[in-house]
Amino acid sequence: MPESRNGTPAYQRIQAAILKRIESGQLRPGDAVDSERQLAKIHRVSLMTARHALAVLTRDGLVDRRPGAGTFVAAPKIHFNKLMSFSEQMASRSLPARSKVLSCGIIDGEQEIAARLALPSESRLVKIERVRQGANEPFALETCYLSADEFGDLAKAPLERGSLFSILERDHGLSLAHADEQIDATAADPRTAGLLGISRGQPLLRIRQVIFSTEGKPAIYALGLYRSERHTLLIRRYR
Amino acid sequence: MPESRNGTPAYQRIQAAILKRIESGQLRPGDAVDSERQLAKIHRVSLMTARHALAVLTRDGLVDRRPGAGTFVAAPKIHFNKLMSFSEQMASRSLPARSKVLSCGIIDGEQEIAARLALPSESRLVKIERVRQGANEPFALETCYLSADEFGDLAKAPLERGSLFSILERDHGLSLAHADEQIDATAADPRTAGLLGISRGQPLLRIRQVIFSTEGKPAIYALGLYRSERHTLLIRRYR
DNA sequence: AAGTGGTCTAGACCACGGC
DNA sequence: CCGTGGTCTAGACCACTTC
Repeated sequence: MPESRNGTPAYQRIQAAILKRIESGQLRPGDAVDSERQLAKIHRVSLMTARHALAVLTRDGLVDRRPGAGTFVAAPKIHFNKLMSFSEQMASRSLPARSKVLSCGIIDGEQEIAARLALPSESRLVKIERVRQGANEPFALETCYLSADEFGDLAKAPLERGSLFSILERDHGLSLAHADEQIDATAADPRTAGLLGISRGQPLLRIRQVIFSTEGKPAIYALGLYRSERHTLLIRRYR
Repeated sequence: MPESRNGTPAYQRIQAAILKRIESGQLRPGDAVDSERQLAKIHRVSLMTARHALAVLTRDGLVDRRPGAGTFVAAPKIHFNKLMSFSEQMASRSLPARSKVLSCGIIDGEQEIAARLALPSESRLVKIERVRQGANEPFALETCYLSADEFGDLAKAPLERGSLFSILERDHGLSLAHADEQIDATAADPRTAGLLGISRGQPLLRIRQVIFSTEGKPAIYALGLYRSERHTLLIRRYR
């Protein structure tokens, strides 16, 4: 009888149970998680199923498995390659986050950006331009574009507080899957330099990202310019 | 009788068999791969084992699975978040790659770098400094550091041809697992500008990476400075 | 010696895709 | 309708770690 009670697969219920114990602080890094056999008994499930649950947590780096020893809560987790909103990034470093909205409205004629969002080239777009501040110093200029047909009401949303991500996920039922990013370095133009409080010509980290929904559709195009002395990107690559 | 013939797990042998057919061009993107049941029969293995083999290929993005339909060779693969040597990167874009070795020798007193490699601070290090060229134009300056105790003979290796990765993997039995990278932007100092043929102050993409072996030990520290007009980094982040 | 993760078997039922 | 992937069972043996 797979997927017994509700519609959720057993292995996902087991993962959720473990995650809850980790997030609540009941299980701390280094602590032993229930073994495969214990989980199998507790959740009345076969070994392979308990194993599957742990396999996913292992891949996501939440848990370390040591053959012969056991399964343990992984170290305090640096979130590599994790798609996070600005607010989430700052929160994860327990820094205060603020944004100033420079402009927010509907534009058209941006063919190249429409193309990146897989939209017809004459599509109307929502454009949001914000200065990101951390510790009361501006450190990034971020410009987002979304389809105006789908997200037109964003133009009147309370963007000052509440992150764009949370508005999209809560109010539009949008669930984000991944982002493909293009990263390079560029020199600050006069306007950007002014907004960020640096001198023109200073090197900036430029990040262009296309954020995809779980259905595989491009949902957001974002262009970020980061003061390089204030921000470094952390990435993990695998062989 | 697990791991029947040789010491390789069955699921890895199955993966290898499929990979071979993909890499040889016998299976092209979009083509159907053997189904779980076919694989089980062919390799005389249970369904769960065949399934496990495909699960790993799916996670690595080599293959797409469509419930009810089948398993198919994935699209021409952009290698996101893949740890590749310079030579491999160029090869994957079918561009000619060349390097010029500026210096190659043993140094000491580099405490900060020794620390990044988890070595005692007075450790001797191999230092290799190279200019990377693509299409006959210099586009990156790369400096690598390794433990001199372990890799001292690199100082006399034929680095002009053959990538550092392949030498390490073939001659030193080193197997690389992942790299953690720190990325930011910086301005070209006079020496770097000269070597890369740009004017000083130009923005450069700076990538510092610590490359880990499969045993989890830091093996290489590399500092790369990339001409930003010639190079953009591609990254995928997941929610 | 007892417990653990890693691998594996030989089946099973379900929901869904394509014909 | 048949074949597919997704989930699951109730066991098994091995190599390893911990005590």
